[in-house]
Amino acid sequence: MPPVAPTLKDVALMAGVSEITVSRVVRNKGPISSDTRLRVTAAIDALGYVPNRAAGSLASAGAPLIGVLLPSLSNIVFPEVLRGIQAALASTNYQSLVGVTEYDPVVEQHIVSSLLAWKPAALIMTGFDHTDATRMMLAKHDVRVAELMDIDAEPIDIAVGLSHRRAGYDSGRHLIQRGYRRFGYVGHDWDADRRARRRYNGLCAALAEAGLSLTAESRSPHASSTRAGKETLKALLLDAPKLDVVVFSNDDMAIGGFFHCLEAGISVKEELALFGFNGLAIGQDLPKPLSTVRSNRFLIGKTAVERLLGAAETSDHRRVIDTGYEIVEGATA
Amino acid sequence: MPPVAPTLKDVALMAGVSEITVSRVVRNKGPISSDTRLRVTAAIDALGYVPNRAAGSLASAGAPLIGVLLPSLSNIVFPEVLRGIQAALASTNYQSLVGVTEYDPVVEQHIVSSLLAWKPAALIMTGFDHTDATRMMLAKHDVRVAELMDIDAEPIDIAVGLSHRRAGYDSGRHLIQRGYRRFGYVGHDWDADRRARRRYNGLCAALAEAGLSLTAESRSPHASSTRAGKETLKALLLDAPKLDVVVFSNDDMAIGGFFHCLEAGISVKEELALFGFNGLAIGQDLPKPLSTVRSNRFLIGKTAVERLLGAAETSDHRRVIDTGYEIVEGATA
DNA sequence: CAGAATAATGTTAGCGCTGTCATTTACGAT
DNA sequence: ATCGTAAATGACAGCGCTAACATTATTCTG
Repeated sequence: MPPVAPTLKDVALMAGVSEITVSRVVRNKGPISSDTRLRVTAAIDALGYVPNRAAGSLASAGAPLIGVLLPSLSNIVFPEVLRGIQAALASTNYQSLVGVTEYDPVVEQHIVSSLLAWKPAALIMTGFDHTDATRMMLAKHDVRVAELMDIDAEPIDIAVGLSHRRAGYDSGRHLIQRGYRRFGYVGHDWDADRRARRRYNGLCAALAEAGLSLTAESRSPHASSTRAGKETLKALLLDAPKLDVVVFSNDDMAIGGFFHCLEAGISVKEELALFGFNGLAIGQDLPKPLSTVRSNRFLIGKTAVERLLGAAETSDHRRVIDTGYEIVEGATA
Repeated sequence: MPPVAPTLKDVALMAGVSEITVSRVVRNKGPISSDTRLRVTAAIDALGYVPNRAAGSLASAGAPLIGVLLPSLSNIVFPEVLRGIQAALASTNYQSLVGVTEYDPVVEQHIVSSLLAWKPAALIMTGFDHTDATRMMLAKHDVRVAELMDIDAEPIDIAVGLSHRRAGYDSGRHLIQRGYRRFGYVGHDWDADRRARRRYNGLCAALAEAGLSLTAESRSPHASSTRAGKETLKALLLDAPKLDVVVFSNDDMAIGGFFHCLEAGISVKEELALFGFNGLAIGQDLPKPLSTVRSNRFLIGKTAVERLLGAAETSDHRRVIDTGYEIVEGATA
């Protein structure tokens, strides 16, 4: 059997109706008598007809696609956002075209350009850091745009996420309130991850407000990882004065820090408190649940899709959607 | 400015050539004088022309797309495979359409059907577990298919991965050789994750061969997670006779087991050895690096794409590509 | 410099579908 | 019966691009 896919015409012929009628049945659009609908669906099943979406998009100018640009897949955070996106997409007939930018705005620009070639209904991006060319393309092509994770700047279209500055600030307030005074900071490459820097700034602001400042800090030049957290904390403690608490740029780093303490025989919280960011599941399964801030990654992805696709339905037309965060008390700070 | 995207015609008009010539320049196909090429590219830049891929696919029957079906995004393993896929795709002009099956063959079937509507060049799926309807669709539409992770069955087209049965078997042999005799097993839901079961079977075969058998085993009904590993090991140790070593269904579970030992004051390896599967980065950063088997997830994804797209180039036409695995000695077994 | 090859460009005809605007049919209300 | 309205269906053009086949310049060969 030469695999030649049946088209609308074949179905129409078999059902004894016109092509447009089949098209209407398929798309569930316009009035169709239950009799014809039955005959058409029977023909569709018999032939194993699958509509050609390229043709459909061409004819109707716009594809049931959402372009998704993620900065990285190495960290579980972005797959979780993607999971939220997929979950929301599952009940629609939209599909996701996924690209990975590796935190590089120029790579992002190339991906945006090739995604736009499909005339997607919307693009989901991360952060506010785009090249001018990217912004221009986005303006020209009439496409919805969601910028995820962060809400600390003015979005192109909509932003869904949390204020990292405030999260950092609140982390600081929280720890100060709990009596910590001698703060250390362990971070990772923040040229790539701008949000980590925003949290850092918020933290410093909270400290300053209380007449405090970081006693010691160290930043790994690499991406965040357990390894980097472990080694950077080790380095920090080598030549640092005594600290009460170390704030990490995220949970991965903090978990690494926790492991270092285990190895070095440092009693976590009693001797040195640890604080992370993200609220990853694994952090809560450590022998002492990690004290951290829960960012709602799944919710961010899910909300973005709902906002992008359901715009008309809701009366809520905010351009900035705050998915919030919660401080997770844990047992490490 | 009403955002009306320029088409081939606009570019052709501006450059003073025919549409097909512009098309040839864009696709870098056929002979073009350097003079026209220059004029055309200038016009393209000036107009900000972006080719409409829906039209292209329609005209040429087939889109530069790869459909990717992943069972889950909750576990870092599949994002890592996706990372490999994206890495290989980056140097091509193919893009990935991603869907998540949640380990359900019926969901998979729906996704396959909607992916095929785009006439992708290839589909990347996980495992060999598909509905009859899925197999039929795949046979009808002439599309390359890669089944990833596992090579323990006959693929539809090509399979890329490792023998989980052998990996389980070798784990058993390895541990027996190191003197372990009283084996425990801690697993997760293997109705969904068939590969975990294959490893289990391999392990049992190795034990049987040595005249041994599992002394105790316990399986969580849930998906694998640190939490599940922790709790299931705890449960296992409650009513089990004394064990030398516990083999976990994967690293997530094993790391949970490690945490349980920390909490319960069980000295890992001296009192109870632990063994995982996957070789996740975080496992190697534990205070004692986890003894495990490294599956090469990134390589699997990357290889699959290379094989699917580069078929003609290489003389290597194996249908089953073994990306292998390595036992990671670690310090927990 | 004829004749053949090759390079460079163009013409034509769709790909499979949907938007738009008819047209036909069914069914009450008058 | 007669009209009006709504329900159901259809004809046709065209979305933007490319395969396949011309056609026209250019270069090479002996």
